[in-house]
Amino acid sequence: MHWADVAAQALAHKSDTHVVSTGITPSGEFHIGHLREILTGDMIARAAKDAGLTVDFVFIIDSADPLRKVYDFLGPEYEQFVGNQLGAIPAPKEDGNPDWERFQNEGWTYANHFLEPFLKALKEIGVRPRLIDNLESYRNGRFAELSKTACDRADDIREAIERISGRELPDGWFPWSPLNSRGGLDKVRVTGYEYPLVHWEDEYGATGSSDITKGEGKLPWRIDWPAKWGWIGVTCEAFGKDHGAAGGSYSTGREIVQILGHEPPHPLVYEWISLKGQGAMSSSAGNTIGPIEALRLVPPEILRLLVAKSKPNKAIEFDTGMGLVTLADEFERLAARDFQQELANEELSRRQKVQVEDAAGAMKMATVVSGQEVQATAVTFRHLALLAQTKKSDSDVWMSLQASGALKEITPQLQDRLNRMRYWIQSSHFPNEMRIKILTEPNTTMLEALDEVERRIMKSLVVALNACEWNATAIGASIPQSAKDLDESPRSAFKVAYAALMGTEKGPRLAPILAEMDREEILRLLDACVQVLGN
RNA sequence: GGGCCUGUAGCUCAGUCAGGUAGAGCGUCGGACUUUUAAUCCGAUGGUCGCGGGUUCGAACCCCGUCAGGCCCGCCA
Repeated sequence: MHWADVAAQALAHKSDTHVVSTGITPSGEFHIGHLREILTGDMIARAAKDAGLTVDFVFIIDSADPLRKVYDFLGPEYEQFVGNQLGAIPAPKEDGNPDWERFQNEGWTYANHFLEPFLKALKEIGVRPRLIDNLESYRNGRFAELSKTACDRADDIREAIERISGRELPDGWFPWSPLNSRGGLDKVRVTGYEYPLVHWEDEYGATGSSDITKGEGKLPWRIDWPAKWGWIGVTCEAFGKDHGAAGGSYSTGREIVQILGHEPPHPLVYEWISLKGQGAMSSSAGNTIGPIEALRLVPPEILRLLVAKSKPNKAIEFDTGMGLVTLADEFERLAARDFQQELANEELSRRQKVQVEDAAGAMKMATVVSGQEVQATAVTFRHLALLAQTKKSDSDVWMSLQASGALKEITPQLQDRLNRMRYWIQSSHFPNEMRIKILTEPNTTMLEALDEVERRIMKSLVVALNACEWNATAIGASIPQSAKDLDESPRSAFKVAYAALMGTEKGPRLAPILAEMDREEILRLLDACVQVLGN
């Protein structure tokens, strides 16, 4: 059974209606790591719906969280906002400094700025959660009741956190962080509590009272999370392994939520996604790839497959080079399979059956529109990469595919894939080993490995190419002819040509590539090859 | 110090919850095709299941220990 179905089954044992929740702090640019958070939730929700449950899938935007520091991508003017809530400060402009104008005129915040492209990507990927803005929820009094309970039972909560996390809370600790005189959550001390007011004084010498029913502050993180479970009624949440450790925020949360009078949600801990060869992704290290950027390279189904095929507790390495080719080709293979038919085979062992079921489950989760069949395009990524490099115009690509019988009609899906492929080829992510390259200097090693016959063909080939017209058809005829002239198989002519021009044993169709190249340069290279052999 | 996750074929992983003859894909090798789309098709190859003990008729799976890698325990998914 697919992991999402296993989770759905666990939920079904508890109740018929569920709220599956996800949440992200919009503190900087989103990356594909964040996609795992939301896709994991989406897949559980989808599986639960398929199992006949009523499911509300929500995405909580943690806009009430404070800006922790002036990140590298922010200008120095952000110093004044450290400690202030992300949904209450201006967004950065191109130069990294605050865009006051949009903030004042449209209320365009820091949180909005980073969230918007992510939401756009989600739409494309087929994830449609109900959005809950956390800061707004505080301001609208959604947290009021639970905040009161938290403040009333401050000692119980304090005890729970200290016991479970094993760390000691400071003396003035209180389960409510009031906003100080400058709108920040730091540099402020609670001096008293009389519902609904929490009295405070800050390091700027100001004092005041924060109304906990109006969002004039927020619950500290370890209480904020269980409080959300409470008022939203969350019954299932997937979260990163950082929250899942013993003594981490889930283990304190599950106890705190009970103090607040609710049940903890069904947890699902997932591993992180790293960028191949660069460790965990982090915005400050700059080794991120955003969902938008990823979508320019591959279609959404393939991105979904990446998350769907790995069990949540497996770390995923996202590789924008060869790994992407493998992943995309795997997608094509899976799409072409008939799982129903495979499962009908009685001879399958239990083990093999599980594998087929998991593959089928992963593909079900990979579709952008739930329930829709994925169609195989019949063209592998690898193949398309070749064609996209050798054919300048799209229609040439389609003609070539139709000529070989691989393709009957050009679907919008294929056109879309070709567009992304062309973008990928231009980008720095495209792997070198996939890049078609004609040598500029002879590859001596390859040439010296040629035998007597092949050396003769080499000379014949040079003569033939010198004589022929410089277009794909003529070149395509000349290469094999150069071998036929010597009563050798056409194949050996290609072997020689690859050795001379690309330094490889085999390769992509040569004629169209050569036709696109400068004739003189190719001829010069071939002459140089003959020179090498002459010695 | 406490805890979590991972370790199975060259690579990526399934199988561990409910113990019953080691599984898939990729790769590699071989063959078919031969004016070749690094294509396609067919076939083969491949593992002391990290290591050591224990329980059992039987252990990749359960228990104990141990090694290695990653991570968490001051709000990075």
